[in-house]
Amino acid sequence: MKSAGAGRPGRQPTIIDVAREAHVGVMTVSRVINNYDTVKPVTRAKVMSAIARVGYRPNDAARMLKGMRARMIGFIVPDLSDFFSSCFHAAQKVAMQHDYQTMVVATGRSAAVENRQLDSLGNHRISGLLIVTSGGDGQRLKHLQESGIPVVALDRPVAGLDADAVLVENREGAEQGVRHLIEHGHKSIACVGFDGDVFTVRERIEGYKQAMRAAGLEPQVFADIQSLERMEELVGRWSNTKKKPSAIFAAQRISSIRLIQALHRVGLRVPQDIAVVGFDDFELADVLGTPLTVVSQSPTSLAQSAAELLFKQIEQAQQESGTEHHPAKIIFPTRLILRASCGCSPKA
Amino acid sequence: MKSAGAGRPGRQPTIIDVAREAHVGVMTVSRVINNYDTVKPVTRAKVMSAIARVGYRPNDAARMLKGMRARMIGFIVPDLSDFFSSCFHAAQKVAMQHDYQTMVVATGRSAAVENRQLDSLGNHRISGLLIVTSGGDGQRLKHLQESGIPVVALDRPVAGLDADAVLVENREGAEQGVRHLIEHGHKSIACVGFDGDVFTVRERIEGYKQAMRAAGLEPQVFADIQSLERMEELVGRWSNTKKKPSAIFAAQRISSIRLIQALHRVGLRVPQDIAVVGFDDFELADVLGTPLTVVSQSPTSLAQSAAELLFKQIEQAQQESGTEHHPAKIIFPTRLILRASCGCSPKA
DNA sequence: TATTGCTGTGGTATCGTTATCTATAACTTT
DNA sequence: AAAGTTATAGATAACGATACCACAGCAATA
Repeated sequence: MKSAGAGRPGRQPTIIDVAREAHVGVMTVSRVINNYDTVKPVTRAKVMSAIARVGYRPNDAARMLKGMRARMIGFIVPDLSDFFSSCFHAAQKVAMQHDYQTMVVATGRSAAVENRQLDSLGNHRISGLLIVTSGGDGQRLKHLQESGIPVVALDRPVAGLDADAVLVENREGAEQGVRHLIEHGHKSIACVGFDGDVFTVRERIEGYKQAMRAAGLEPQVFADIQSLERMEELVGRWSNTKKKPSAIFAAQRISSIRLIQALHRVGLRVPQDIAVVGFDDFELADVLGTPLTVVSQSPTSLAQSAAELLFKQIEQAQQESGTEHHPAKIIFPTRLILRASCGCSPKA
Repeated sequence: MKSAGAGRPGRQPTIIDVAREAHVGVMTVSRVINNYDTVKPVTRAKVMSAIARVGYRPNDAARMLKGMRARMIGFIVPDLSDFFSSCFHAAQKVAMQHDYQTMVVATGRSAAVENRQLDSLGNHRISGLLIVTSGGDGQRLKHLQESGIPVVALDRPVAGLDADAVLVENREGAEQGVRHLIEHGHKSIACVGFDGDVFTVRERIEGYKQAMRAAGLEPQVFADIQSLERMEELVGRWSNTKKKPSAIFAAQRISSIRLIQALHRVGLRVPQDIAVVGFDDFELADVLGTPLTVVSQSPTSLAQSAAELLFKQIEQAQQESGTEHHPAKIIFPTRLILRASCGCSPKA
C-alpha cells in the first residue's frame, strides 16, 4: 500500500501530493488530517483514499515548526531502578495506546541534571511531561506548564508547582507497618533510610514517628545510611550492645536490601534476633533467607493513573485552550504483606 | 543571561535576532552554529557573544525540516528489567556527554511492537539507534540504516543486518560455569531457561551442551520454563525420584530466581541437595538463603561501548557521507563469581 | 431583488533553518 | 596593471504544514 508519490521520486509524499491526487486544495487535506468538522463527508473520503493511495504520513518536523507539539511525552525519573522502570512500562503502555512515543530521561538523582534536561526539553516540543522530581527547580516546570505543556507529578509532588499529582499514602503505610510491629509486642523499633531528604522517605519516617509516638515509644531514626558499610557498622554496633532494638523498619527498598545484607554478614538472624518490616516490595523479598514483610505499593497503577491524567489534559488542551485547569490529586493506598521477617507470620 | 530578543516579545529568539544583534547576516550565524570553517575568527566571536546575549537556542523542528536529524538517539529494548536499565543508564550518560537526548522504547518482548515502533521512528529523524532486538524485522532496520541512520546492535545481533554489534561471550561464559561444576565432580547437570528462543539464551545453552559433551556427559535441557509453577513442577518431579540431577545451570537471570524460589518451596537445599550456577549476576544474589554462584557480565561496559560506537558513526556520517562503513564487532568476556551455591566456595 | 449569514473550500504568507547562488574584498599571478 | 583566485559574507528560495483571509454557493431574511 506504500508507493512513492508521483511528484518527486524517492522522497516521502507530502500534503501537496495528496492534494493533487485527491483534486483538492492543500488546506482541505490539512483539515482532514486534523479532524476539522468543516469538511464534507464526501470530500473527506476522497482525501482519505488519496492519503492511503500515496502512503502519506504527516511530517512532524513541519507541524512542530508551525507550533504544534510532537506526539511524544517526556518521562523524567531519578533513575530506572525496579520501581521506576515498572512505572515506565505502565506509562509507555498508555502512551502507545494514544500513539505517542516516550522520551525517557534519568537524572541520576541530581537536581542539576534535572534542571538542565528540563531546559533542553523546551526545544523538543513534547506534548506532555510525567515527572518524578529529583528536587529540581519548580519554576522551570511552571514555565513549561505556562507555555502549554501539561505536567503530571508522579510519586512525589514538586515544590512550588500546582500540577496534577499521583502519590502514595507513604505516611499511612509506614504507620501501619510500624503499628503492626508494636501490636506484636516490640517496644524498641529503629527506622533506617537511605535518602532522608527525599519526599517519600521523609513521609514514611514521619509515619514511623507518628506510630511510635502514638504508642508512647521513642523514635530512633537513622535516615542517611547510604552504603552497605555504614549499615554494617550500625548493625554491628547493635549486635555488640544490650541496647539493640528488637525490630527495624526500613523506609525504602534499598534500605531493606542493605539491611538484610548487613544483618546477614553480622550474623543476626531474622526474625529471631531482630524483626524487620520494609517499605516497598521487590522481586526476591519472598526468597530471602527469611521472606520479608513489606508495605507494598503498586508502581504500575500509579504510573497508569498518572499517564491517563496526562492524556486527559493533553486532549483537553487540544480542544479548548482558555479554560483553567484544576489540578487533580490522586493518592494510592498501600498494602501490608505479611511474611516471616516480622516474626508473626502464620507460617513462621 | 536570558533576555527575550527585542524583536518579538515572549517568543524564543531566532537566528534572525542573533543576526541583528551581531550585525551580520543570518547565514553567518548558521555557519557559526554548524561549525563551518569559512567564518573569520573575529566574526565567529561576535556571533557567539550575540548568541549568549540573546539566549538563542537552535530550533530543532526547523533544522529537521531542512533534513537534518534531531539531537536524539533511539534506544529500543525488550523491557527495562535490571539488566537493560543498567544498559540504558550507561548509554544515556554517553548521549548526555554529546548533548543528545534519548528516546526509549520498550517492546514488551514483542517483535510486532518492535516493528511498529521502528516504523514510527522513521518520522522522528533521530540521529542514531541502539537496539536490543526482540526479534523484529531486520529489513526495516536495514532500511533505516540505508536512509543514513547509524544502527548499533546491543547484546544480540539482528538477523539479516550488517551493523556494529556489541555482544557478550555467552557461549564461553556458560561453558566456563558448567565446567566448574563438572570439575567439582558433578555428573548429572541440568540446564533451565526461560526464553529458549532468545539469541543469548540459545548461545548459553549451546555453551552448556559443549561443556557437557566435552566431558562425555549427557545434556538435559529445559529451555522453556516460563513460570514459577512450571519450575516448581519440574523441581518437584526431581525431589520425588532418584533421577535428580546433582547440579543445575540456570541460563538467565529470571531462571535463577525462579529456580531458587522453586527449590525453596519444594524444600531442596542449595548446595547440599543440589548445586546451582546462574548466568548473570543480580542485586540480591549474595543474600539469598544461599549466595548464588554466577557467570557475570557487565551491562554498563556493554552499553557504554555500544553508545560510543554509535556516536563514532554519527560523527563520521556528519563529516563524510560517501565512505563505506565497515561494521565493528565487540565481544565482552564474562567473569565467574564463586559464591556458596555451587558447593565449592572457599567459605562454604 | 438585494442583503445577510453560513458552509465548504482554496490561495498564500509564514514558522526557523540551511543550501545555493551571488557579491565583495583581498590577494596572487602573469 | 589587468586578470584570475581565494577567502568571507549576504540575499533569497526552499523544506512541509497550518493559520488567516477570501470567496463561491446557497438559504433565509428584509
